[in-house]
Amino acid sequence: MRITAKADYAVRAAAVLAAAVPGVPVKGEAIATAQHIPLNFLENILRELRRAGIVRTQRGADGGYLLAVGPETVTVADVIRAVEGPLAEIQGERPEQLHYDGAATALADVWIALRANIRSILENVTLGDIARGQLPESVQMLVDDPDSWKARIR
Amino acid sequence: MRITAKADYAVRAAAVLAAAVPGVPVKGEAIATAQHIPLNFLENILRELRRAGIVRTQRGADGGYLLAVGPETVTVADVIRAVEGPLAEIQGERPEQLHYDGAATALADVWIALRANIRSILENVTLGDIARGQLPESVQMLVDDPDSWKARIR
DNA sequence: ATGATCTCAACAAATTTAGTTGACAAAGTG
DNA sequence: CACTTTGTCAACTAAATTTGTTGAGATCAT
Ligand code: FES
Ligand code: FES
Repeated sequence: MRITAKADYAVRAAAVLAAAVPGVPVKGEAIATAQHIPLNFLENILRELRRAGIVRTQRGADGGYLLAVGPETVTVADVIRAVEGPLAEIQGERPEQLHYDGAATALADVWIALRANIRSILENVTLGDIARGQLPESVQMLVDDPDSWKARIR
Repeated sequence: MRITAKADYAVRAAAVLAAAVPGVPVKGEAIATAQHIPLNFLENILRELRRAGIVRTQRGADGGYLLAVGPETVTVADVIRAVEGPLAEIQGERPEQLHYDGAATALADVWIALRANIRSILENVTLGDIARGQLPESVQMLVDDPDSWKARIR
């Protein structure tokens, strides 16, 4: 259950673009220094975001990277899925297509619920939210009181 | 964001022990064949669970593995943390101790909320729940309606 | 044309994952 | 006691993934 450097870099770079003045390209090097990301690695990542339709690019002098769409329409989940695969995998497979037997049968449902809860965060936060520094209320509540779930219902 | 084979195996093995008749050791080979886990790898894992105090062992003929504590007192999170480190890491660090700048400042809170939501599943499901095949109501609701979060509150 | 910038394929070091091997220790059985 | 069964442990390894780097080229504005 770890977020890789690549995914973290991707979201940070996308947040920089979301915060930039619209229509003006941001240079790769500007993003790299602002977020302390190795430039070459960052360019690999930005190219993948471009292929996914999240970023668009402008070559030549005064070139750089821009968001291809509105900051409020791109979620963190979109960015992560563009550079890694699906959000939540078990042994490299999607939760649905693994099969559990005997005492572990119910484990499949645990992984499905886990993925649903991961998505409830990552698909609910947009690049605009991060750039503005204001997260959705349902997410901010979890930050303010991370132990709220401790009331166990059965 | 992936669950490794090791973590998956660990929970499955622990679920088998939770389902076994209390006080009677289960042989490593029995767990391995029941859950299709390579025996040697499984033994590595069970030894880590023993060091974590989740499992206890009995050597010799009629030996095997037993839960060291009640199935209802061990959560999936406990098992995963015993064989991997912390539940949620960003670039190998805990969400608190990473520093974000500029447009990405709010990203730290996103990771914190993400971890809180991961814990709300994994710390709420016990080995007993899995062995009995009955998950807590709050978890089961997510399985039945994985898209319930789609109502976005801001 | 020229210099700045993105594009892409290929390479590679470090780390993690997913095991395997083999010698050994303890517990029971005859 | 000898012997078999079973867990213990350290060391080793192969493959995949992560985290980059290198260098040659394509494209754009001026
Ligand atoms: S075939 Fe289902 S776990 Fe073995
Ligand atoms: S289907 Fe394969 S072990 Fe059950």
